[in-house]
Amino acid sequence: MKPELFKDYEPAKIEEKWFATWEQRGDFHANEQSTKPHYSIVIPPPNVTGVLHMGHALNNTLQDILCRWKRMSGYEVLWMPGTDHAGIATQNVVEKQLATEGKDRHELGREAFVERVWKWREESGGQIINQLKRLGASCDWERERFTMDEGLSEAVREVFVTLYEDGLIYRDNRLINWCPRCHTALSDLEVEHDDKQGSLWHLRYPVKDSDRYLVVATTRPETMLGDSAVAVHPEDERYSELIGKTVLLPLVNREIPIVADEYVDKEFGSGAVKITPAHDFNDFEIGKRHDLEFINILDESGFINENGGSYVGLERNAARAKIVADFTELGLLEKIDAYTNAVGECYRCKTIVEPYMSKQWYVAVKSLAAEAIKAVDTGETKIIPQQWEKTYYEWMNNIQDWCVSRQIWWGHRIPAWFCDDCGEITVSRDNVAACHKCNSSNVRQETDVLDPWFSSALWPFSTMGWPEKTQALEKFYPTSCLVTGFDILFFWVARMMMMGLKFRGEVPFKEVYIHALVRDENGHKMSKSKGNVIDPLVIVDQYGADAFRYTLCAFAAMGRDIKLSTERIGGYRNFVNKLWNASRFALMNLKDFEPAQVELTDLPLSPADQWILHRFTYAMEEVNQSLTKYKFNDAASILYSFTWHEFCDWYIELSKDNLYGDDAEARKVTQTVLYQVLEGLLRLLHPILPFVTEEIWHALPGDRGVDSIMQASYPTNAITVTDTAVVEDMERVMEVIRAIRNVRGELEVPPGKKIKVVLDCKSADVEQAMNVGKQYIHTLARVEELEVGVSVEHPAQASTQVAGDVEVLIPLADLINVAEEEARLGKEIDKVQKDVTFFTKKLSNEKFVANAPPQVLEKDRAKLGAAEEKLEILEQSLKKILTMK
RNA sequence: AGGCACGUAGCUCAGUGGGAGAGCACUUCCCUGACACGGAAGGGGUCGGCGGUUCAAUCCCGCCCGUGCCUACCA
Repeated sequence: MKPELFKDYEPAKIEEKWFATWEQRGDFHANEQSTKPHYSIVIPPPNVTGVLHMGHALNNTLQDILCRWKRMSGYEVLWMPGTDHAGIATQNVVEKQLATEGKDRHELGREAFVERVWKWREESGGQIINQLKRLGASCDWERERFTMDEGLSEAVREVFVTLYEDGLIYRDNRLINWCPRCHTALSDLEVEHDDKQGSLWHLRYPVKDSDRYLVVATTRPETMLGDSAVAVHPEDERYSELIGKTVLLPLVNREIPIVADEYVDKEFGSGAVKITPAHDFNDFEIGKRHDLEFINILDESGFINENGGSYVGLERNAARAKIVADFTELGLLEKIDAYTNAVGECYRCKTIVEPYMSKQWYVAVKSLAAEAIKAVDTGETKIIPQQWEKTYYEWMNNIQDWCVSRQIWWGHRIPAWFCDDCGEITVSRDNVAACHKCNSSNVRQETDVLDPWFSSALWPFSTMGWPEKTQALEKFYPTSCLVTGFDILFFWVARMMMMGLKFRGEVPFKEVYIHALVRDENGHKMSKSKGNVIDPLVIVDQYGADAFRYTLCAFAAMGRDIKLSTERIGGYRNFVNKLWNASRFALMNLKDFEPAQVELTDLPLSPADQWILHRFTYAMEEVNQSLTKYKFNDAASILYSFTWHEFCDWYIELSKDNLYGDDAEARKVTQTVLYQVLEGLLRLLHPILPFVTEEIWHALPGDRGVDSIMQASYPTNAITVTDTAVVEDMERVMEVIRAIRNVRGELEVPPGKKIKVVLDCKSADVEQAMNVGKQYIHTLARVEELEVGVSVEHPAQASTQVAGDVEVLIPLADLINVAEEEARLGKEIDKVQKDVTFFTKKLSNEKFVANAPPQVLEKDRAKLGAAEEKLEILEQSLKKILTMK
């Protein structure tokens, strides 16, 4: 029973139905025992706390297009879905929940809290998965993974222990980025720098045993409590005699040395710098060089600790205000300048981070990075577009050791046990009950968890069952492609490369396609806090998933920014509707048609049939090529213009005479071509428009042997061979039709009015072509009387247009306005005159004639000839017209 | 500060070493039996500025102006 297509395309009616069918039937399931070549993609796992935004929509639409295309192209496709546990973000969500109950996580205790997080995840986590399904994402949903799953956690532990055993994981006490709100260390990448309007305070530090002051400039006056030196440049003669002396640190009355260090810029401020080794990355280095004291003045929440003397207990901003006030009172504040500098913020909560001394776990990444660099160098992994390789190298070459420990509760707990007796650390795959050194049972596990990116780095193989040796790994690793935005090139792509190479000995993916980011009108990322988001699900409701997908596909090529306009989405909604209605037209005319296994070559194909088949072949080749090169926008635009401007605007119109006519055989042939082209077109469009193509495909007559269009093959061969000469003649006929329409339009001949047309052909061949296409001209140009010949007699008074080798004459008797014809000709002559001038000039340039390749010359000469001829005809015509006035 | 992009029709953006493209918007005409979410015909751009390479530059190179992003230890 074939479904009928209702009159207007209404996406909501079919999208839900088809997705449910596909999923229930297991159409997306990847079979690891398949003998087909594999194509695999792992999804960039969205945060389990996340809701679908434009970035996800774009990212996953592109992946889905690739997967559906490859699936139809004969590959066994695995698109591996899942979510990321997103340590801080998830912990924050549950902490907020607790807060509404008037509790905090410390009351619950770690175990209960983690349990609570799991409960949250069961109940409301991962809603983004269902949102992805609304877009039509053809992931193998049966395989959905979560980074905290048992298997993935085992992978994390295996990797951590191996890296530790290989000496690539170590602990160290150094300055890290600390979020005083999240109470955890952050990696360098997790700190966002944002220019902030601030002040530069100039403070006077009295030099001991002198009446001199040393003026130091700082953006963070509160850190002076932890100063342990003042530094000047060794060659700064202003201060040379002070080097080695001391200053008396105001407010705390600590005597600190004046040291010389090349780091100091003589030109900046006063040329003297306060040194706070425990609270500034540069000062930390200077402190080490000069063996200074490291005085930590803050606690984990950013309050002044007991080292801050009378300022103890003050929050860092309050401490700043008080210290500035106190300096002012003492007459030690020289001045305050307005100053802009980049302040580091926590990427999760936007709190200003503190450089903070603490003991953390690090991965030594240099050797891992070297392999990852090599893999891109040798082309084992290709980054597309290639310009991103530079960025990748840049970062990889300057990579710093990766701080992987986080002081939160939600995440993979580090498998290290401290011995309270001998102080030894035991790192182990299995839980530890006794110290491996002294065998004491007095051991306790590290409380820190790992950076979620640590588990994400394993995603391409951990999701396939590693460290077990699974068939999935065997079949689908390395993955074929990774599709992602450039914003996580460092966070994720680079780290997956390192881990994949280290633990699988093979790159995790053969190609990385980096797409644009969806930004707001100011070029910033869309974010809820800015209120500039467009909700993809609202778009899907309004325009349908297919139209939305088409829009994203067409936008995919745009450099780095995508500005979504709903107008444009509306345009593609219209496109889907156009396809829908063209299909309705076809179905109306295929009611008595049963597709049989006919070879089109056996049928008497009309010129229009050959033409559309030829154009189909072209579009098909272009689309396949575009997708191979990740040129999604090209694929979208080729299919758009083929569907609308060739299939609908021309072929359907050209087919009507046969479909409505009395010639049963001609009708049958046209039906066959109409059916085959539409059916092939639906397959070509399916990766971008999965829903509507499936619906129409099922409404088509006949049985195509598979349950879904997604199991049909993607067109890679011409439907049939076409005769180039016939196609070219058809295009000539179309040009003549356009010429007649042009005159009709410009002279405002009413569309309903039938006219007489004379075609004066340059040669018998052209005449033959016109005679073959006569009927098309009659119908599409609304011509009643058509005279065709070589050197035929011209009507006494006629409007003249030139279409290639055909002079198109329309007797003015039938028309109205001589003045309008004069104007039209004038306009046309101007255009052609420009061409003539252009090519005459070009071809009279001796250097051009001497140097240009012969083909170019030949082409230009032909163009000049044609233009001159056309000009001549039009001018003669104009002369005649003028005599009539 | 360095790096990477971008600046093309009113708007959003494709594109190429050989006479400038799309969608939307705009103008004129049409509710012709798939579609007014439609049809037909039009108008509109010294391809940011200035130089250079070339027979030929919107495209390659240099400089400048403007915009954006990323990285960076100027307190």
